[in-house]
Amino acid sequence: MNTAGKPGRPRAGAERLSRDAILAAALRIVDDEGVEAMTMRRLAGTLGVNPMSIYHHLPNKAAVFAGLAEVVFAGLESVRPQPGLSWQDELKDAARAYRAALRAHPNLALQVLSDPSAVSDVVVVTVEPFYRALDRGGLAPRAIFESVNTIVDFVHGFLLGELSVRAATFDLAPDLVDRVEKLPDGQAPTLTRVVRSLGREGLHYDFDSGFESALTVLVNGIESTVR
Amino acid sequence: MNTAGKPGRPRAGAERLSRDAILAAALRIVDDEGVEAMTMRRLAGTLGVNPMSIYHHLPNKAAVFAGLAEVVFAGLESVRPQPGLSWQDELKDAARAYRAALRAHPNLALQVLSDPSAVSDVVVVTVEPFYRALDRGGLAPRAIFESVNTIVDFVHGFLLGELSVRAATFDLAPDLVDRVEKLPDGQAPTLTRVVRSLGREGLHYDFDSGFESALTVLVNGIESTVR
DNA sequence: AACGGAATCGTACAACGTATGGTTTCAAGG
DNA sequence: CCTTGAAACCATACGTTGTACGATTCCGTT
Repeated sequence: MNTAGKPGRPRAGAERLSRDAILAAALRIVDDEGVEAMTMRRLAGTLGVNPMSIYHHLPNKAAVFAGLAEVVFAGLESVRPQPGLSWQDELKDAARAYRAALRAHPNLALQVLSDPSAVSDVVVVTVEPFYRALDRGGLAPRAIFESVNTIVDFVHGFLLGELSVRAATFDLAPDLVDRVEKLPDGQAPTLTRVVRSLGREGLHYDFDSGFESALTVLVNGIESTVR
Repeated sequence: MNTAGKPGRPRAGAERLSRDAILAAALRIVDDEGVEAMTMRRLAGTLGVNPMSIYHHLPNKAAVFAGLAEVVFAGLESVRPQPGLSWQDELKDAARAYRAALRAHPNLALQVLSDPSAVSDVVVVTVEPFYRALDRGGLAPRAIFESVNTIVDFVHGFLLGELSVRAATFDLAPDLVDRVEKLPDGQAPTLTRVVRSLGREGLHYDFDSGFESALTVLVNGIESTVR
């Protein structure tokens, strides 16, 4: 029927909607205000468009996030291994680049990590640098496969903690101290003793150095399985 | 005003609502049908109660999930370290118990991992076994702290992959092979070569053995930082 | 010039979390 | 026993969400 005004197709010629334009706007919303702010109505609003118009370019909201997932990993494609590095350092660099790529869009990364079903086929190439480094290290195929799983899983878990804490804007160290002090006596004796011996300053935690020391542990562990 | 029937308080004496009963019902819904099925209306429905009645026992939906988070970790409290184990094996056991506790409620675990803000103060005690094992290993407090972070982060990442894959019901190995074969030539040469050399059978992946081999890598890595 | 498909919009629906405020029951005090 | 106030429960309602449906208009092709 269409009793009211003129619905039709107002955005004449010049500026039509496109999948890329939609994803760009969606990414901006997610980066600026978080995933829960990214509603179809809000997205359409920033595009100056009716909510339903989006569905002509993307089938549903999940597809929007799936499209964004590609963007997160896109930054990894251009990374090339530094020449002259040991395979161990090349492996560490791969992990650093992987972490950096996901940290570029923290809100989105958290979403992607929590719901990997959105990850498209293209994304598997992001593990190539890991395979390359370990292949240079002379590991057997099976060992390469498992080592990559181990280190990638670690990075995922690390990012989960890192990004959640950032999102919640609370600091790890004082938080941990306070929580431990609140515990009933004898609940966690070793934890209590270790945390106390470190003190509030000694516990000061830096995600960057935490990541580095974990990398060292992992690479040493992988090395030890070769020998 | 209350124009319609008799609202009041029908559930006479015998069976009143309680926080525990609500959480038990919520856990069943999450376990059976996933987190997105756990709506306040659905929860009230299974309890034979008006949705708003729940709010008398729990302030909001987030509090329901926070309450459930405690349940996930509750299974860990009773775990006692086996006597006669090396500190390395004790550490592995701690990781195994941690993984097992979260796997007991996969849907809920995925939710908790993705949104750790729901985790209450009580949960910090769950890392005590890790601290205990590493303390026995003679590590310095700072090294204990960082090693625990490393191993716990790994387990989180591992669970993320394990539980998401299970939720999506697709098998890792054939999926990976197919994805790799679909890649444009030269996109990921090492990955392609390694995956091909393993073949579809050699790639058969078992989460249990994958977890074990990762644990070996991690423990070896931690050991190597001590020496 | 006419036509057909693609893009857009207006409206509408079911489901969600929960604020508000009414009604009933129970436990305790007189 | 009766009264009373708090606690538990319910009905209604509001705003917001994703998106199905159908009508409308534009544009490239014939």
